[in-house]
Amino acid sequence: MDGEYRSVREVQSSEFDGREAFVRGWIHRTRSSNKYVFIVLRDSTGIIQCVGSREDIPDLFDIAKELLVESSVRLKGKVKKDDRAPGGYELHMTGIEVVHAAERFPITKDQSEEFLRDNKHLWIRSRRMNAILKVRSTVTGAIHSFFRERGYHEFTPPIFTPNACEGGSTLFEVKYYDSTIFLTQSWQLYAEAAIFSLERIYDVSPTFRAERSKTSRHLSEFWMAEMEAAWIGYLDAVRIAQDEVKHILGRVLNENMEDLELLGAEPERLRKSLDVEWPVITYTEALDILKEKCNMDVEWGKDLRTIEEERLMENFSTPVTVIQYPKEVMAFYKPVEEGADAPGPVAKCFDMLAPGGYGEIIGGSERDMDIGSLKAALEREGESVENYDWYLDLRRYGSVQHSGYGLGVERLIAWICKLDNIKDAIPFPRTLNRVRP
RNA sequence: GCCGCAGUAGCUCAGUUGGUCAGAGCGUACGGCUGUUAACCGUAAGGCCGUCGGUUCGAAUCCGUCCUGCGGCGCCA
Repeated sequence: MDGEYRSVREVQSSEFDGREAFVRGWIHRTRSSNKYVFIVLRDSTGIIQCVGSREDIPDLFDIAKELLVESSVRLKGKVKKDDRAPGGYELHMTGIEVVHAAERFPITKDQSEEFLRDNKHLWIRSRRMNAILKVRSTVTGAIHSFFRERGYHEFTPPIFTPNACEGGSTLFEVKYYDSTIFLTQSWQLYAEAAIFSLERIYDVSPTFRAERSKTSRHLSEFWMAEMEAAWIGYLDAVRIAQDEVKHILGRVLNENMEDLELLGAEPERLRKSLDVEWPVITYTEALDILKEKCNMDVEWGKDLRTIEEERLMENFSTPVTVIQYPKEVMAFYKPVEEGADAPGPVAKCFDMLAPGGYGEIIGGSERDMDIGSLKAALEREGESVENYDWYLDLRRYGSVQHSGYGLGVERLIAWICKLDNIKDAIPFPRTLNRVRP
């Protein structure tokens, strides 16, 4: 069929009312009677109802009636405003070209999450997944624009790595020629090397963790958006992190309102959070809040557990940054904050927690500059210092104050889209029990 | 690593104390219906009741094993 094809979004507007239009896409729904056939056509931009009557298109009527869901078609017709049509406009078909007649599509209504995930290669066509993936694209695009506008350079770390970073037990082993190495858990060690060249860097890249976590907040393969910068302390990094997340929210609210509405994501909740200051509290203050408002007694020095984070966040409607966790429970590279008002030594570190039970979306810290205390911390954790020889070199040649953090892209998307499960925030989730499709 | 839940038609699920319990809806095929909103009405096809074993005259149902998936904790983003 000859003609200039328009997106469904374009055609769903007063601009095309009364005019002929060509559209192409996939059949989303069909309904028919003896006299009328209704085809709801889907393309990447939306859906439009297309109608034909036996009287008007006798040659095409039976063809239209036989089409199964997800068949690909090109359609020609006249656009007419009609309140009965979803979206307000419908196409009165005058031409139908069947590009490919689909077999019976396995996904219908009333699907279990398990079945949908088994068929994610097909479920990805759904309006819901379409909306989530559009938000995801905006989120990663916004991360790039945020840092680039501020003079950061994108820096790409290796994915194969010989080193652990966050503890050896959660690494995926990979056969590498005649030896065994690991998939990266964090770009951090390499980022710390790179800031001596580029000073301010960021990335968005995949991360692999073999944690045996079977929760709605964990993936074995997820994407982290990280930053690392020289000459800044961890409180500077907190400010940047808050600005980054606000920047992302702003972009999504700007570009994905329809998607958020379709997902039932209550975008107003996000917009409100942009107008207010986001709290920064210390770990010690968090314990006070838990004790006073949640009736939870946490012993100082214990890391906050999931239930405690959830209960703490019930007191807030915006993300909250918790700083200065006990040094004891933190990774070796996080330095001590001297002179903090706390019962024990605390680290120059922070976590940003999202409201609504979405958990930690960002973790970050200042990095220890001193080779002596780094070595001591590694030994305390039972690591072999030799494995970190090149990392320790970074403290031998012009060591400077620097800080960085990592943002969990899927957790942020889950919060923005109000998803029940993080597995829907990534196109093809990898978990403890799923690597297909 | 610990604790829990679930596997019956392509899909979502019923199935009582073990004894017409092989069932419904959706989807599909065929037919009907003058505008439907994942319409409606009729007919039909479609099942090793996850696996292996046990108890029993008799097992979808009770017991055990294994497999698969899901969720919670811990840990993390």
